[in-house]
Amino acid sequence: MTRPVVTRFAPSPTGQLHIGGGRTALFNWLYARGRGGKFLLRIEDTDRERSTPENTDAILRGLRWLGLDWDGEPISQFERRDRHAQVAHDMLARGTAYKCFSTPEEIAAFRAEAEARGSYAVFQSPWRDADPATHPDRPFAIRMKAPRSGETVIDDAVQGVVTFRNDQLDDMIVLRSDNTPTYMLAVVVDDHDMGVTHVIRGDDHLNNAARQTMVYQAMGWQVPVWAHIPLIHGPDGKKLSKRHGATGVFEYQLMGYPAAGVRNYLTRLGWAHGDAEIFTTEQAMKMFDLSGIGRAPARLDFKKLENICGHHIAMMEDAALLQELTAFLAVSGRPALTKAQSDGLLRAMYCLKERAKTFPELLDKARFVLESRPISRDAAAEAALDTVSRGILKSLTPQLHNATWDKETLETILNDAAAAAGIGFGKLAQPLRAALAGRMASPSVFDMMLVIGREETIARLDEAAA
RNA sequence: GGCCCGUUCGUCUAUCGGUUAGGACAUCUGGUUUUCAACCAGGCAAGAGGGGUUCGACUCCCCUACGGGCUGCCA
Repeated sequence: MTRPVVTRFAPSPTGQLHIGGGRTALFNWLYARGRGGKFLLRIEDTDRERSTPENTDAILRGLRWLGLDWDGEPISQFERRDRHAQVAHDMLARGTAYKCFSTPEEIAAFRAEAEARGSYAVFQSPWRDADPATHPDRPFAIRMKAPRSGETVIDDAVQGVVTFRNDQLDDMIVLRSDNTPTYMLAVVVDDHDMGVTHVIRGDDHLNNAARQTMVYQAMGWQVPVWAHIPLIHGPDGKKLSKRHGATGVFEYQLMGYPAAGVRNYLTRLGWAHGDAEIFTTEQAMKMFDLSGIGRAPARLDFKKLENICGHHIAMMEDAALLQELTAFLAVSGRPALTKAQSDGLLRAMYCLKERAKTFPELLDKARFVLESRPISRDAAAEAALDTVSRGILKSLTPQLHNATWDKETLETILNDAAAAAGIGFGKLAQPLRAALAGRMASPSVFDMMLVIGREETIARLDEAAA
């Protein structure tokens, strides 16, 4: 009963990594990693029409960006089709499946007729108990011989005990007439072969779990622990769609959210552990459990995402921040930093990371250290540099030439200068900020002066005063 | 149509029969301040509706409403 935990994430490569899929992967990853278990990846690429290698790559990139690593190589479901077919034939041999010679046309006709009558009975193949001697010589599908009475019970770690009446479930096809496996069969076989102990997936699969349980039972395999988590909805409470904007993990990366923040936010979306809100991944792994997962769909809230990301940027090590920022620059198609710029950024990081929630915001506040003279100024900065202000700046530089370059001394000098000019410090800080940063939102003027140094400070003041 | 799941402040959620229903984000007010961000203090704000069970229900059961999922030789 205490098997080592094995979880998996099994995306279809029919598009990029969806934010909901990212969260499903995250939950699986947290659960496994928090228990010293394994987290596996399986690409459900049996739909040859819609699956592409590009999509697979995009999904792997998305997972890597989220910081989710997997054990071993990703498994291709398509490549395991022979094994799936073999299991279907095993079921045939065991008598838990049968050959069905009904054609898709016949089945469609049955459904159409049933619908016309206003009834919605499940299709019951006439071949279920047919004498093999009567089998025609034509292609057949293999159907599972599902129990027709009794019930199938799912003991779900999130949804609780869910009971299905067996007479509601039809004999699903496990192997198509072209010998390709259906999803219902493939998942079970793969999960079993991969040793998956806990299936954590979207609750759109809850109904499927009943039929899949039947396959496990038909093969005499141990049924995994199910955990069906609710889907993520858009801010308006509707199912997430393109119309909501950011549906892909990649888009979050492009918007400049730090991965640790997105991970934290996603972990909290639909899962809670008391009042825990801001936590590291290590803490999340320790706290995460299936019982903390909610049963109602959660809505995306960008305000909260931003808030959490702000905390994480502030918590991150300067070097790690620079590294992730550099990666952000690359994927978002922005110019890379020069050596001088990243050095400057590193020196300024202490006063930048406390005031940014996203990388674009951090970059914006970092312009004073990223730019070199002449400093470009926006309209507000230009307005702050009126004649009087220029005069004050000009009178400041001689004192700066001889000052000890530390915060205390600079504070004294600037405060005295403001007093001498008969203005409050705020009035002095404005033109200073305009001169040093070229914009009115920046770190403290003292921090900026310390970071860029005496020479550069004086040069910028001269430039602004001219 | 049938089956299944869900419903606590605007949002994410805590509560696992007894609480002034707690926290976080957002929002509002005041404070601090050198802009931005932040920070401090405080305010507003919730158990979908109706029946039960119980001394007592957000919590257990039933019904209704609303939302979602499944009902494929898609995954």
